[in-house]
Amino acid sequence: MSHPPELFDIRPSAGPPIYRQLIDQARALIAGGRLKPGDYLPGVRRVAKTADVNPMTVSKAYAQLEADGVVERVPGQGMRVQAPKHTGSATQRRAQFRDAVQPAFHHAHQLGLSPDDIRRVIDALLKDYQS
Amino acid sequence: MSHPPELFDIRPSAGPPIYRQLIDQARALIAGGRLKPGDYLPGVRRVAKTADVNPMTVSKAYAQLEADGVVERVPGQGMRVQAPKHTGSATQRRAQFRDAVQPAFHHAHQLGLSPDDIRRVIDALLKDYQS
DNA sequence: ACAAGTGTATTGCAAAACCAATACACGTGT
DNA sequence: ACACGTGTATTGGTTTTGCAATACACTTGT
Repeated sequence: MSHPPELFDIRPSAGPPIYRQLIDQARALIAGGRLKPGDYLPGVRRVAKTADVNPMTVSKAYAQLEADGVVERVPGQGMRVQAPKHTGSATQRRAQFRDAVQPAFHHAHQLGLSPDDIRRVIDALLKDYQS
Repeated sequence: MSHPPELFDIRPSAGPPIYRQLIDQARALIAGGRLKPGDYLPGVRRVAKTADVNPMTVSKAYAQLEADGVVERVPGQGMRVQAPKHTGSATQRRAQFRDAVQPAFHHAHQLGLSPDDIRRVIDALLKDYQS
């Protein structure tokens, strides 16, 4: 009987608050393909037990993920990973992405990075990008 | 006598805390070239007066900017904008930039953008990128 | 020396963030 | 009906954050 390795690795008061660690790790697991649409997040009590935190804390994190459209609440079942929404036109979605990267470019400017430097980093990231 | 238009536009308790608005706006002004290295930030009391906040709140923001190496304290004069430090190796600075863009890529994934979509946005941003 | 200009250490306090204990509502399966 | 599985509303308390009032140290110019 091999328990699946615990999905979450929570370190209470190691910098980010617990609920934020849960949210970030869940998003990372989904983005990384470790959790696919249709899969379920581990139940709140299970996470609470293994990570030694309060079920409510986990619930709050799950509720936030639901509000963000990352996950869907299925009564009596649990929290199911949503398929990406793809809402809005392609142009709108690109605009949304542009707004998300913009600050990083300011940062790059401060760092004195050249356009080529930027391209190099972007290309490296795109290599690991599973669409 | 034309007062220069107030640099900061502060909205107390409109989302981000005051000190964070100050920090972000100062960085944006510098990144945008509105403030150049050698220029001085407006004095703490001046900002406090026009933005109707406490001088200490401004000072805290300024102290943070100094700790980040964005600005330099000149005794008796004020806070002078630093020339970009370009500290660390090129590799380290690229790594720093990578960490800054990483979240945006997660976002892109959620949006269902293709690598080509991403490239398109990046290329557009690079066009306006003055190094 | 003095006045006027910098930024700031200290302290106190109010608000918000964070989390946990309890009790609960609801759905599923027997 | 009952037992067991979901997630959650409510409440209360502890900790952290955000901000301001005061008093202070220091530099410049007269």
